[in-house]
Amino acid sequence: MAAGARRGPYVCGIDAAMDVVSGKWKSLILWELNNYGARRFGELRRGLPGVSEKMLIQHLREMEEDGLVHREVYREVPPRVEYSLTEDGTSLNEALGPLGAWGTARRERLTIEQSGV
Amino acid sequence: MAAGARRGPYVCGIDAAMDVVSGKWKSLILWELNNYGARRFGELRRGLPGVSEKMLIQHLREMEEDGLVHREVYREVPPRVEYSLTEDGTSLNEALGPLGAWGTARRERLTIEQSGV
DNA sequence: CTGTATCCACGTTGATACTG
DNA sequence: CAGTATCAACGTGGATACAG
Repeated sequence: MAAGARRGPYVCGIDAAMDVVSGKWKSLILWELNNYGARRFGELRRGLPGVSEKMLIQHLREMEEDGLVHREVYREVPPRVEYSLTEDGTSLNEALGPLGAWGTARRERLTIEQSGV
Repeated sequence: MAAGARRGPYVCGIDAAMDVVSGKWKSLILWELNNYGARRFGELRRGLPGVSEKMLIQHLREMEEDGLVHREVYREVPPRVEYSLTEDGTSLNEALGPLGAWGTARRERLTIEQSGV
Protein backbone atom coordinates (compact mmCIF):
# COMPACT_ATOMS: atom_id res chain seq x y z
CA MET A 1 0.00 0.00 0.00
CA ALA A 2 0.77 3.63 0.30
CA ALA A 3 1.79 4.26 -3.27
CA GLY A 4 -1.07 6.61 -3.92
CA ALA A 5 -4.31 5.23 -5.25
CA ARG A 6 -4.57 2.03 -3.32
CA ARG A 7 -6.82 2.89 -0.41
CA GLY A 8 -10.50 2.49 -0.79
CA PRO A 9 -13.12 4.19 1.26
CA TYR A 10 -13.05 2.39 4.57
CA VAL A 11 -16.12 0.89 6.14
CA CYS A 12 -14.72 1.38 9.62
CA GLY A 13 -11.51 2.21 11.44
CA ILE A 14 -10.31 -1.38 11.41
CA ASP A 15 -10.10 -1.23 7.64
CA ALA A 16 -7.94 1.84 7.70
CA ALA A 17 -5.66 0.30 10.29
CA MET A 18 -5.44 -3.10 8.65
CA ASP A 19 -4.60 -1.47 5.37
CA VAL A 20 -1.56 0.02 7.00
CA VAL A 21 -0.33 -3.03 8.93
CA SER A 22 -1.03 -5.67 6.35
CA GLY A 23 2.24 -6.92 4.99
CA LYS A 24 4.16 -9.90 6.17
CA TRP A 25 6.75 -8.02 8.19
CA LYS A 26 5.17 -4.72 9.11
CA SER A 27 4.08 -5.56 12.61
CA LEU A 28 7.54 -6.97 13.25
CA ILE A 29 9.18 -3.83 11.92
CA LEU A 30 6.98 -1.80 14.23
CA TRP A 31 8.03 -4.02 17.10
CA GLU A 32 11.75 -3.81 16.30
CA LEU A 33 11.69 -0.06 15.88
CA ASN A 34 9.66 0.39 19.03
CA ASN A 35 12.03 -1.70 21.12
CA TYR A 36 15.33 -0.48 19.78
CA GLY A 37 14.56 3.08 18.74
CA ALA A 38 16.41 3.98 15.56
CA ARG A 39 17.65 1.04 13.53
CA ARG A 40 19.78 0.83 10.41
CA PHE A 41 18.72 -1.06 7.33
CA GLY A 42 21.16 -3.89 7.96
CA GLU A 43 20.21 -4.15 11.61
CA LEU A 44 16.57 -4.49 10.71
CA ARG A 45 17.40 -7.10 8.15
CA ARG A 46 19.26 -9.17 10.70
CA GLY A 47 16.47 -8.64 13.20
CA LEU A 48 13.90 -10.07 10.79
CA PRO A 49 15.24 -13.50 9.86
CA GLY A 50 14.00 -14.54 6.48
CA VAL A 51 13.09 -11.16 5.05
CA SER A 52 14.50 -10.28 1.65
CA GLU A 53 16.03 -6.90 0.91
CA LYS A 54 13.28 -6.19 -1.55
CA MET A 55 10.46 -6.85 0.87
CA LEU A 56 12.16 -4.95 3.66
CA ILE A 57 12.73 -1.81 1.64
CA GLN A 58 9.27 -2.12 0.13
CA HIS A 59 7.58 -2.30 3.51
CA LEU A 60 9.78 0.45 4.88
CA ARG A 61 8.87 2.74 1.99
CA GLU A 62 5.19 2.09 2.41
CA MET A 63 5.35 2.71 6.12
CA GLU A 64 7.22 5.92 5.44
CA GLU A 65 4.52 7.02 3.02
CA ASP A 66 1.94 6.14 5.60
CA GLY A 67 3.66 8.35 8.13
CA LEU A 68 4.51 5.47 10.44
CA VAL A 69 8.24 5.48 10.00
CA HIS A 70 10.82 8.23 9.74
CA ARG A 71 13.79 7.76 7.45
CA GLU A 72 16.97 9.64 8.26
CA VAL A 73 19.80 9.60 5.76
CA TYR A 74 23.36 10.35 6.87
CA ARG A 75 25.51 11.26 3.90
CA GLU A 76 28.59 9.39 4.91
CA VAL A 77 30.88 6.81 3.42
CA PRO A 78 29.77 4.11 3.71
CA PRO A 79 26.16 5.31 3.54
CA ARG A 80 24.06 5.15 6.66
CA VAL A 81 20.30 5.27 6.95
CA GLU A 82 18.34 5.05 10.15
CA TYR A 83 14.70 4.21 10.54
CA SER A 84 12.60 5.17 13.53
CA LEU A 85 8.96 5.36 14.52
CA THR A 86 6.95 8.53 14.19
CA GLU A 87 4.26 9.42 16.71
CA ASP A 88 1.72 7.67 14.52
CA GLY A 89 3.88 4.59 14.37
CA THR A 90 4.27 4.55 18.11
CA SER A 91 0.56 4.93 18.74
CA LEU A 92 -0.18 2.24 16.22
CA ASN A 93 2.18 -0.07 18.01
CA GLU A 94 0.32 0.62 21.23
CA ALA A 95 -3.01 -0.02 19.56
CA LEU A 96 -1.62 -3.35 18.45
CA GLY A 97 -0.94 -4.34 22.06
CA PRO A 98 -4.27 -6.00 22.86
CA LEU A 99 -4.17 -7.87 19.58
CA GLY A 100 -0.74 -9.21 20.42
CA ALA A 101 -1.95 -10.27 23.84
CA TRP A 102 -4.91 -12.04 22.29
CA GLY A 103 -2.62 -13.85 19.88
CA THR A 104 -0.26 -14.89 22.62
CA ALA A 105 -3.09 -16.19 24.78
CA ARG A 106 -4.47 -18.07 21.80
CA ARG A 107 -1.11 -19.62 21.06
CA GLU A 108 -0.80 -20.87 24.60
CA ARG A 109 -4.31 -22.27 24.50
CA LEU A 110 -3.63 -24.12 21.27
CA THR A 111 -0.37 -25.49 22.58
CA ILE A 112 -2.07 -26.85 25.69
CA GLU A 113 -4.79 -28.46 23.62
CA GLN A 114 -2.27 -30.15 21.39
CA SER A 115 -0.11 -31.56 24.17
CA GLY A 116 -2.69 -32.13 26.89
CA VAL A 117 -5.76 -33.40 25.09
CA MET B 1 -5.75 -19.62 6.24
CA ALA B 2 -7.04 -22.28 8.56
CA ALA B 3 -7.05 -25.12 6.10
CA GLY B 4 -4.48 -27.10 8.01
CA ALA B 5 -0.82 -26.61 7.28
CA ARG B 6 -0.66 -22.93 6.70
CA ARG B 7 0.45 -21.45 9.97
CA GLY B 8 4.11 -20.96 10.57
CA PRO B 9 5.79 -20.62 13.90
CA TYR B 10 4.94 -17.14 15.05
CA VAL B 11 7.52 -14.64 16.15
CA CYS B 12 5.08 -12.96 18.48
CA GLY B 13 1.41 -12.80 19.32
CA ILE B 14 0.70 -10.23 16.65
CA ASP B 15 1.63 -12.77 14.02
CA ALA B 16 -0.81 -15.32 15.36
CA ALA B 17 -3.58 -12.74 15.51
CA MET B 18 -2.86 -11.23 12.10
CA ASP B 19 -2.88 -14.66 10.58
CA VAL B 20 -6.43 -15.09 11.75
CA VAL B 21 -7.80 -11.67 10.80
CA SER B 22 -6.04 -11.26 7.48
CA GLY B 23 -8.57 -11.54 4.73
CA LYS B 24 -10.38 -8.72 3.08
CA TRP B 25 -13.67 -9.10 4.94
CA LYS B 26 -12.85 -10.87 8.17
CA SER B 27 -12.77 -7.86 10.43
CA LEU B 28 -16.07 -6.75 8.95
CA ILE B 29 -17.62 -10.16 9.51
CA LEU B 30 -16.46 -9.99 13.11
CA TRP B 31 -18.04 -6.57 13.39
CA GLU B 32 -21.34 -7.62 11.85
CA LEU B 33 -21.62 -10.73 13.97
CA ASN B 34 -20.70 -8.84 17.10
CA ASN B 35 -23.30 -6.15 16.52
CA TYR B 36 -26.19 -8.28 15.35
CA GLY B 37 -25.59 -11.57 17.11
CA ALA B 38 -26.47 -14.50 14.89
CA ARG B 39 -26.77 -13.74 11.20
CA ARG B 40 -27.77 -15.76 8.22
CA PHE B 41 -25.65 -16.18 5.14
CA GLY B 42 -27.79 -13.87 3.05
CA GLU B 43 -27.93 -11.25 5.76
CA LEU B 44 -24.17 -11.20 6.02
CA ARG B 45 -23.89 -10.92 2.29
CA ARG B 46 -26.15 -7.93 2.20
CA GLY B 47 -24.32 -6.42 5.14
CA LEU B 48 -21.00 -6.62 3.32
CA PRO B 49 -21.56 -4.75 0.07
CA GLY B 50 -19.23 -5.98 -2.62
CA VAL B 51 -18.36 -9.38 -1.21
CA SER B 52 -18.84 -12.37 -3.47
CA GLU B 53 -20.47 -15.56 -2.28
CA LYS B 54 -17.25 -17.42 -2.74
CA MET B 55 -15.21 -15.06 -0.62
CA LEU B 56 -17.84 -14.89 2.08
CA ILE B 57 -18.19 -18.62 2.47
CA GLN B 58 -14.42 -19.02 2.25
CA HIS B 59 -13.79 -16.54 5.04
CA LEU B 60 -16.60 -17.98 7.11
CA ARG B 61 -15.17 -21.48 6.79
CA GLU B 62 -11.73 -20.33 7.78
CA MET B 63 -13.04 -18.44 10.75
CA GLU B 64 -15.00 -21.50 11.77
CA GLU B 65 -11.86 -23.62 11.55
CA ASP B 66 -10.06 -21.03 13.62
CA GLY B 67 -12.71 -21.27 16.28
CA LEU B 68 -13.85 -17.69 15.83
CA VAL B 69 -17.25 -18.38 14.39
CA HIS B 70 -19.95 -20.90 15.17
CA ARG B 71 -22.05 -22.31 12.36
CA GLU B 72 -25.53 -23.54 13.20
CA VAL B 73 -27.48 -25.43 10.56
CA TYR B 74 -31.26 -25.66 10.75
CA ARG B 75 -32.56 -28.48 8.61
CA GLU B 76 -35.54 -26.73 7.20
CA VAL B 77 -36.98 -25.95 3.82
CA PRO B 78 -35.71 -23.60 2.63
CA PRO B 79 -32.37 -24.23 4.32
CA ARG B 80 -31.27 -21.88 7.07
CA VAL B 81 -27.79 -21.41 8.46
CA GLU B 82 -26.84 -18.99 11.17
CA TYR B 83 -23.41 -17.74 12.01
CA SER B 84 -22.42 -16.31 15.37
CA LEU B 85 -19.28 -15.44 17.28
CA THR B 86 -17.65 -17.85 19.68
CA GLU B 87 -15.96 -16.64 22.85
CA ASP B 88 -12.70 -16.45 20.96
CA GLY B 89 -14.32 -14.43 18.25
CA THR B 90 -15.82 -12.04 20.74
CA SER B 91 -12.55 -11.53 22.56
CA LEU B 92 -10.75 -11.03 19.26
CA ASN B 93 -13.26 -8.38 18.35
CA GLU B 94 -12.57 -6.65 21.64
CA ALA B 95 -8.83 -6.87 21.07
CA LEU B 96 -9.43 -5.19 17.74
CA GLY B 97 -11.07 -2.23 19.45
CA PRO B 98 -7.96 -0.06 19.98
CA LEU B 99 -6.86 -0.73 16.44
CA GLY B 100 -10.20 0.43 15.14
CA ALA B 101 -9.99 3.55 17.26
CA TRP B 102 -6.53 4.24 15.92
CA GLY B 103 -7.75 3.82 12.37
CA THR B 104 -10.70 6.10 12.95
CA ALA B 105 -8.53 8.79 14.49
CA ARG B 106 -6.12 8.47 11.62
CA ARG B 107 -8.88 8.81 9.09
CA GLU B 108 -10.11 11.99 10.71
CA ARG B 109 -6.62 13.39 10.81
CA LEU B 110 -6.05 12.66 7.14
CA THR B 111 -9.38 14.18 6.20
CA ILE B 112 -8.55 17.37 8.06
CA GLU B 113 -5.17 17.59 6.40
CA GLN B 114 -6.70 17.20 2.97
CA SER B 115 -9.40 19.80 3.41
CA GLY B 116 -7.67 22.25 5.74
CA VAL B 117 -4.07 22.37 4.52
C1' DC C 1 26.23 -0.38 3.26
C1' DT C 2 21.93 0.65 1.15
C1' DG C 3 19.36 -0.03 -2.01
C1' DT C 4 17.39 -1.25 -7.45
C1' DA C 5 15.87 -4.08 -11.19
C1' DT C 6 14.03 -8.42 -13.03
C1' DC C 7 11.76 -12.43 -13.32
C1' DC C 8 8.78 -15.83 -11.36
C1' DA C 9 5.71 -18.74 -8.24
C1' DC C 10 1.90 -18.64 -5.56
C1' DG C 11 -2.14 -17.24 -3.04
C1' DT C 12 -5.93 -14.36 -2.80
C1' DT C 13 -9.75 -12.19 -4.81
C1' DG C 14 -13.30 -11.88 -8.24
C1' DA C 15 -17.04 -13.10 -11.92
C1' DT C 16 -20.01 -16.40 -13.45
C1' DA C 17 -22.68 -20.42 -13.67
C1' DC C 18 -24.51 -24.38 -11.52
C1' DT C 19 -26.43 -27.62 -7.45
C1' DG C 20 -29.12 -29.51 -3.26
C1' DC D 1 -31.60 -20.10 0.60
C1' DA D 2 -27.06 -21.65 0.91
C1' DG D 3 -23.65 -23.02 -1.05
C1' DT D 4 -20.05 -25.33 -4.92
C1' DA D 5 -17.19 -25.34 -9.15
C1' DT D 6 -14.28 -23.24 -12.45
C1' DC D 7 -11.44 -20.01 -14.58
C1' DA D 8 -9.11 -15.68 -14.91
C1' DA D 9 -6.66 -11.55 -13.14
C1' DC D 10 -3.91 -9.41 -9.91
C1' DG D 11 -0.98 -8.47 -6.08
C1' DT D 12 2.30 -10.08 -2.81
C1' DG D 13 6.28 -12.23 -1.68
C1' DG D 14 10.80 -14.35 -2.95
C1' DA D 15 15.54 -15.19 -5.42
C1' DT D 16 19.11 -13.28 -7.75
C1' DA D 17 22.05 -10.03 -9.81
C1' DC D 18 23.51 -5.43 -10.15
C1' DA D 19 24.34 -0.22 -8.79
C1' DG D 20 25.75 4.21 -6.09
